[in-house]
Amino acid sequence: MSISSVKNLADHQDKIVTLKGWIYNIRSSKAIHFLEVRDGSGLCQCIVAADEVSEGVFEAAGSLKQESSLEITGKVVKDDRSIGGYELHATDLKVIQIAENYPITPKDHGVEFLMENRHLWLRSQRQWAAMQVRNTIQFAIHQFFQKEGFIQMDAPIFTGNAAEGTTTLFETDYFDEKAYLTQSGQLYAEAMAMAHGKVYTFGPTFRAEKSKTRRHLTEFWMIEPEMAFYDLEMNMDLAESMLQFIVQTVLDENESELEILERDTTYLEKAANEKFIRISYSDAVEQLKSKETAELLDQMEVDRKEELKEIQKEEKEIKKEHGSAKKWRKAQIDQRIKEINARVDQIEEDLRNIPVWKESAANFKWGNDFGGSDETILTMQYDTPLMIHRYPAEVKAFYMKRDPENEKLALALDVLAPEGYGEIIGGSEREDSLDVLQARIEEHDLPEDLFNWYLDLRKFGTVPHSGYGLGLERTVAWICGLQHVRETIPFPRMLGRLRP
RNA sequence: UCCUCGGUAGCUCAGUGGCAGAGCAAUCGGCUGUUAACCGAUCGGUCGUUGGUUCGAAUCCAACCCGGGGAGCCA
Repeated sequence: MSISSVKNLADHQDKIVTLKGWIYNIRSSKAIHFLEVRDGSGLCQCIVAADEVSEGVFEAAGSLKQESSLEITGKVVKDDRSIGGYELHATDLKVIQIAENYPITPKDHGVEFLMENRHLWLRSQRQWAAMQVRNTIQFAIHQFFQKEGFIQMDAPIFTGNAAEGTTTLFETDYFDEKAYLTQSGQLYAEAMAMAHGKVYTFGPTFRAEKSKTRRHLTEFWMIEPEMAFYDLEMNMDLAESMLQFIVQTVLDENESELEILERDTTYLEKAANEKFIRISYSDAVEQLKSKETAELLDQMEVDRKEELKEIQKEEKEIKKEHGSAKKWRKAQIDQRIKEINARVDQIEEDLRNIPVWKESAANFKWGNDFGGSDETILTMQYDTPLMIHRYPAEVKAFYMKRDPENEKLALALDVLAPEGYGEIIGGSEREDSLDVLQARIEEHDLPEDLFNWYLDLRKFGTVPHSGYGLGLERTVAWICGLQHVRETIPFPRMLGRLRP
């Protein structure tokens, strides 16, 4: 007999093993209990049959409730009826604790309730799978950069200046001096790149913006590589091969987790294997204003209206059926009506939005930054991540190098994930000339004395260099196919959410 | 800050001016292979808060509180 984990059950077929874990769900008949046991590595159905265990053990099994903790011993049996293909035929069972009534039942719950119970919600299958994938992504990022000869550096979290851009930062008291929580480690990474050549940060980032969307957190994790002697093209190549490595690693290592998440991997396969689309900002603007885009949106509107009609018709029909339906069918109908209502809400929002999107795209002015809808429209037209480069300098940060072929452009780069997941990478080639950088700092009304150390990097052996920032949570959301970044981090910090 | 949708049992929801409802969970009973098991019973309510209209308010009106989605900003 040995202690085993659910993940390794296949290696112990027909052997007696002991699992330690928690009850995920339990179903009972008179002489047989089905225990779904989770042990942190996976889920396993355990069979406790009255004629195979002592009376005491059988009764103990019947007393178990959701999330009760236990040790269970039995024979590993291959059975296709069970989740994972293996089940445990119990011979013995030790209850560690009978859990109190567990709030997260096997039925549906609302977001607010689940967020209030985030500390427990993390035990649920989908949340468990998302955290497993997050871990794979984190480790893959380290593997990628380490094999490419980068060293990891840690940038400070307290910073003395609120400068750089327009974003609102969290202010704290630093021994009677104002300090801000970092919004980026980039400037520090540039300094380290001049010492080590290729570096990357992997740390928390804070933004005090009052953004209430599925893409925003106030505290999130960002990976920022910074490389000496890299131009914009090399920067884009690096971003592409990094993302492909991450996606391929998840596809290789998290097949079962992606299945739990019901993730369609078609686009992930494409992202891992096909070259990313690269277009310039100016071409993207042309595309937004094109006839094709207008037609695409018109078609989308027609499709949504058609779908709305169909599901409303379905709702009418099943509501008619409801009166005379049997109990189980009634439950089925109620469930379907709930789904239809949610979809109707979504379609109605789309129908409100599409005309706005259409107008915003058609009347887009060269020089503006893309809004969320513009990004969505652009990514809708491709299957792989989309790299947009050379943005108008005016909408980008002061440290970005201008395009030598067009002063109005910054050598910037954004990567938009497919399927509407939006911007996951923002980066650029950095301005490496002391004079130009000083002028930019003045233009942006930034306090030069705070940037003296940064300007030193351009005085002592300045070189062309580039880098970017990858948003971890948005990447996890995209790869897992999650609707909201709050499910990509164990304890999300967002507007109105500080606990648990 | 603005736009928009919502708040009814522990949970998910129905109820649009006239007795407060269903499913799940919990408790008890039944059922030998269940997959969100099933069947029967029991338990369960400050209808977000305050004020107003009305013979009568979960339902209508106003203000406020809380939450979802979006805009701006961005990873």
